[in-house]
Amino acid sequence: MPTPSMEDYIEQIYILIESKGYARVSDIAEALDVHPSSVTKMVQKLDKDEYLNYEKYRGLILTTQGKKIGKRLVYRHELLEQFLELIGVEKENIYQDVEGIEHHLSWNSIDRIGDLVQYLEKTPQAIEALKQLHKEADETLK
Amino acid sequence: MPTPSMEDYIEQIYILIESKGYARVSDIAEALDVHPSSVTKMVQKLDKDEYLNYEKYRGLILTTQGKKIGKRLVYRHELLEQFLELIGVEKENIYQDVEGIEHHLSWNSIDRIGDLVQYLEKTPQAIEALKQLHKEADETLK
DNA sequence: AAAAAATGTTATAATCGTCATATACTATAT
DNA sequence: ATATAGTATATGACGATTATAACATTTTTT
Repeated sequence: MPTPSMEDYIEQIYILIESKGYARVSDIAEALDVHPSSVTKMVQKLDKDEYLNYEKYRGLILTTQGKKIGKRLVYRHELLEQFLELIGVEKENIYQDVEGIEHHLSWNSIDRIGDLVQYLEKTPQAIEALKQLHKEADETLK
Repeated sequence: MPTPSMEDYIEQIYILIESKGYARVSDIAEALDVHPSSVTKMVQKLDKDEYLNYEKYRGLILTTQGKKIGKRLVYRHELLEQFLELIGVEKENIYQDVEGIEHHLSWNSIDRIGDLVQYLEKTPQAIEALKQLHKEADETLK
């Protein structure tokens, strides 16, 4: 099992490869806002654990395992963003919150949140009701 | 701002004091499943940061700050448990998931989840719809 | 009140992920 | 082909948390 930090790297590497075809150390460092030296170290670990194959100075590719996991991690991330957005969390909190919680939810919870998102998307009245509750709570504060 | 680990301690100490009137090092250690020496160290830090007053070998009490924060942390924990339960997450995953995510959600997200829980409690059809979606997903797997 | 048991503390070390610095390698431009 | 700029690595350190083991204090038992 990858640690939370390893998951961050795998997820980001997957996204980079999807979008631009490769993932260099410096791309990863920039995307995750860490130092290149940290990337090198982590990438070596991910190679050892067979999430990717890494040739130093040359590049890296995800293994079958790595790709499979990366894909799920990206799905999970997007689902959670969608969820928080639907229930009315402010944009500026969403990214950080998802970043924090994504590594700590069982797939069971993710699946149930998936259903919930599906429900909320199909049920505009629900969203309306939530907005109403939010407004009421705000007024009470005055 | 307390770190996640500090929050765990404050929350647990608050619960212990609520339920049995005091919180000894060994109680805290048992509740959090860490060694007593770790508790001592953390409690010293929490004393330094004024979440509690600690006299070695004798005991500790929460400061006004500590109590206030403890209360919010317990509320947050219970809300998240309630949320996961309502959407149908299995009992055996709930505790650990909440333990993992509670420290990583903004109060904005917590408030919106609070509204959502209120909505779900008032709207049994929503729960029914979720159960239905869950069942369908299960059947698709067959 | 002394001995034994229980509880709490300290010192030291390990782990994880990070950064900083110095060094090594690669690619580009001339 | 060489110099240079850009990129990657190795090494060592640190901050946060935990554990181990030795030690100190308090409580209980006799």
